[in-house]
Amino acid sequence: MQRLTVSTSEALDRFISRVSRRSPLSDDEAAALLALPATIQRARGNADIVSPGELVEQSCLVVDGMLGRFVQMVDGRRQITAMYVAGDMCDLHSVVVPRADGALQALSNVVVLRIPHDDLRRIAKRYPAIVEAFWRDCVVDASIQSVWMANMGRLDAKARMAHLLCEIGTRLEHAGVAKRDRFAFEATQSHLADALGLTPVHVNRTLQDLRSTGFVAIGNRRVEISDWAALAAIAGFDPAYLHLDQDTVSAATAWRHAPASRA
Amino acid sequence: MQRLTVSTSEALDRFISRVSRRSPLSDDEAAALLALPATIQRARGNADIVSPGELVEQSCLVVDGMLGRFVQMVDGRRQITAMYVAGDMCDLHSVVVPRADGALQALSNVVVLRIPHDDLRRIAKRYPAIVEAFWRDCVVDASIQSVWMANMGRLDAKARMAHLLCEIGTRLEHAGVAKRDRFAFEATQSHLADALGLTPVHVNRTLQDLRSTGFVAIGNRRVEISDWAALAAIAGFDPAYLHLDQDTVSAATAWRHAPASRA
DNA sequence: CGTCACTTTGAGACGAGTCAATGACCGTGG
DNA sequence: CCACGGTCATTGACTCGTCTCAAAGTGACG
Repeated sequence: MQRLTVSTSEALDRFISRVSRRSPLSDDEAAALLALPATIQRARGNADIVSPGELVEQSCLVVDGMLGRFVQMVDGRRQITAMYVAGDMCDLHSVVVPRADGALQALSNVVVLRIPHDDLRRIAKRYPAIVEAFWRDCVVDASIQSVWMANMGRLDAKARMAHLLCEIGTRLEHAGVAKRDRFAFEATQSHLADALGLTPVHVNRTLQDLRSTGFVAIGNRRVEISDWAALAAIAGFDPAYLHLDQDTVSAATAWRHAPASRA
Repeated sequence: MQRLTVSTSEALDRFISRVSRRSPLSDDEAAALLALPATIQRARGNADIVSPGELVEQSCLVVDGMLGRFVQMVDGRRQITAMYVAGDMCDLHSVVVPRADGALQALSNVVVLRIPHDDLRRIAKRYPAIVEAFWRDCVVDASIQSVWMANMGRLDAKARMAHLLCEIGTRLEHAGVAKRDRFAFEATQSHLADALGLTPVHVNRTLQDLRSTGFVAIGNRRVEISDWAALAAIAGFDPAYLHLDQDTVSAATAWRHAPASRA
């Protein structure tokens, strides 16, 4: 599944095409992004890419695999507050707030591109459309966080799990690396537990529950969703909050919908 | 409690002084912010300032009172994903993502200043330090959201409540409108429930539990914290994530701590 | 002085956590 | 080639935090 040869420009290309769908860029601006210097880094699952409290000096573009941002309590319990897939620039926010609040950790074997803040700041300064794009990217990240928070507060385990699967699928498809209903998923059940605010044991039972509906097969490091509509209904999934394209969301549909199963 | 006469420049002043503590601004830049046109708006508790799905065209600076950002499910359940106090510019993110994901609602009687996006964009374009300050403000908001998410996922009701009280107190003191252990708090128990992912009934019981410790007196639209250290210990509160000042946080203390009560 | 919003109380139900053990898989080294 | 250790998935029995439903109490305001 993992590419063995990765060109820097190929990875940047994916980022640029994703970003430019919500923040239009001129040829000059795209070229400036493409010319960014970057160093490739590989890491195994559970390796720290950024350690908590660290003073970060480069941002991190995901080429392959999945990463998570962790907030950790001293008793060892932790919460994943964001997940990043190929094409995502995690840590873009560290350009303006370099002190990391939490860890950035690989959830699978990953390939990332590290891009110095200095270079990002340089092109941000030269091209106003690029700062705006970066700023917007951070705001959309926050929008995703809001939805995660609402789900944790107001949905049960099954709906939260279904929602996460729908979101990851949608984001992977948008990034052009998989179909939304059929993708590699290497994170463990413990990772899912940390992302959903559950225990690994309960994640396991929740997955069995979902499998038994027949809507989704998950296991063997893959997810296969056989009935997307049904899964989305359980989750109350409405992709508007991902802001995948430039404000295509009409006022009427910008609401999130509660799961149909809780009538 | 509520001021009857509010000058626009006085409110902007508070915003500028708060922002400039984490994003240093030149005199020119501060002057540009101070010269922003704004219209005063008053609203009663539970009034929508921004409706979900709306296309927002102005941002909103809190002069007095408290506001919340809501994500709502169609079955009526809702989650507060952010709370804003005096000096906060809520909706700054709407400058780059104008379609509102959720509602912005008054949690008490409020006075806000509405500032057109066009004007914010104009000065953001002219002064790079200002875009950076705005971007940073949004990133800090997201940092706060991360901590809320971690708390919802990994702390029990009592610790979550204690944490929220510590956070609001700290932010109010930083904004210069109250002391952190003694402040007006007009939000209802239902609002607290929506913010913490609980039911109003359980919020009530949790407050009784906290009151019985003697560390905090809450009621009558006021909060009085008699033992800050004890409350902070219950919450595992470490204000580093608020990024109140320009990176004063050392790597060693950037971790959040788990509540001492759960040893 | 009644209405309305908010707070408080009680009893019972249920979702999720805890603890503990077993099972499946996989890479590694003897 | 197989025994080993490690990580991850699964299961069972029991506990506990929080929800639900319902009702009553409090206080502000017209």
